[in-house]
Amino acid sequence: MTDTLAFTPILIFKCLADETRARMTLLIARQGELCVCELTAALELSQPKISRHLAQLRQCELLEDERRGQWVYYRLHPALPDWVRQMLDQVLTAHGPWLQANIERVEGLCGPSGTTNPCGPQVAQA
Amino acid sequence: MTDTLAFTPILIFKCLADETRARMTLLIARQGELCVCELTAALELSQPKISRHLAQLRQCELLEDERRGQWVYYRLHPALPDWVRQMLDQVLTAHGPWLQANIERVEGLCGPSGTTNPCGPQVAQA
DNA sequence: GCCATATATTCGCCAAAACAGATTTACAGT
DNA sequence: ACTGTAAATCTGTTTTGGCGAATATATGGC
Repeated sequence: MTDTLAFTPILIFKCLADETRARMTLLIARQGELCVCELTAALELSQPKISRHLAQLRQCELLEDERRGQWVYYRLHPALPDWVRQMLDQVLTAHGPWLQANIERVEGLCGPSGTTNPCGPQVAQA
Repeated sequence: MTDTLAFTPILIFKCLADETRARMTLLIARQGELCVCELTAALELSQPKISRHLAQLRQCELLEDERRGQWVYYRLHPALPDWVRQMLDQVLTAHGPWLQANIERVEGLCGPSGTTNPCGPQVAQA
């Protein structure tokens, strides 16, 4: 898949049209940044699955990644159009309950990111 | 497909993740309402294709339809959440050029809707 | 170098979704 | 009833997209 794909709203919608990707993106929009292991824990999904979807969100320039030590953190891409950010915010307030469980799980991890180990040892599921 | 599908943001994104549906929805958001033949003319797509996608947008309750004589008009569903309306507006202003050609074609038809015949005789394409 | 942990990628498979074309239903005029 | 136009639906095919499992790459501590 080339990088030269014109940036259309459709690309954004395609990214968000999948439950895993939507939850990840919203969680990241809410928390500022999250590393892969936090996402796997919050969504209770397998690491490869999370990674595959993150790659897609990266390619569409919805997310940006940054490696810090052994962890890779993802945040909203700085060049993300305003309408996307605003929409994510509105979805967060309008559909809070839908994300609730994931939020609780991510906030239940051992301390705010920046601490030694954001998650415990990797606990993944199907 | 049952009507009882919970209303999640994903459903909305899925609807808008297809070029035909995205263009139709935005065009309708901009123009207030459009009938099927206007949409076929504006998008230069086959009538069955347009109809199939409209059916989907109807089922998700993104659009509402109303028959008036031989024409069926589509508009945004009255119960559509606010964040969706606002997002559509913002996409319209942010990505105007992307829709430009369709807008011109729809406005070039013989008079505002309500006139005798909104389009000329059906001119469809693949 | 070796090992453990974190993350990314590849592969083959299956299911969902879009398509073109043909057909059907609905309405209006005569 | 018959014709023409508008719109919806059905059928079979093709494409896209997600998935699990295995594998590969990167980093840190020893």
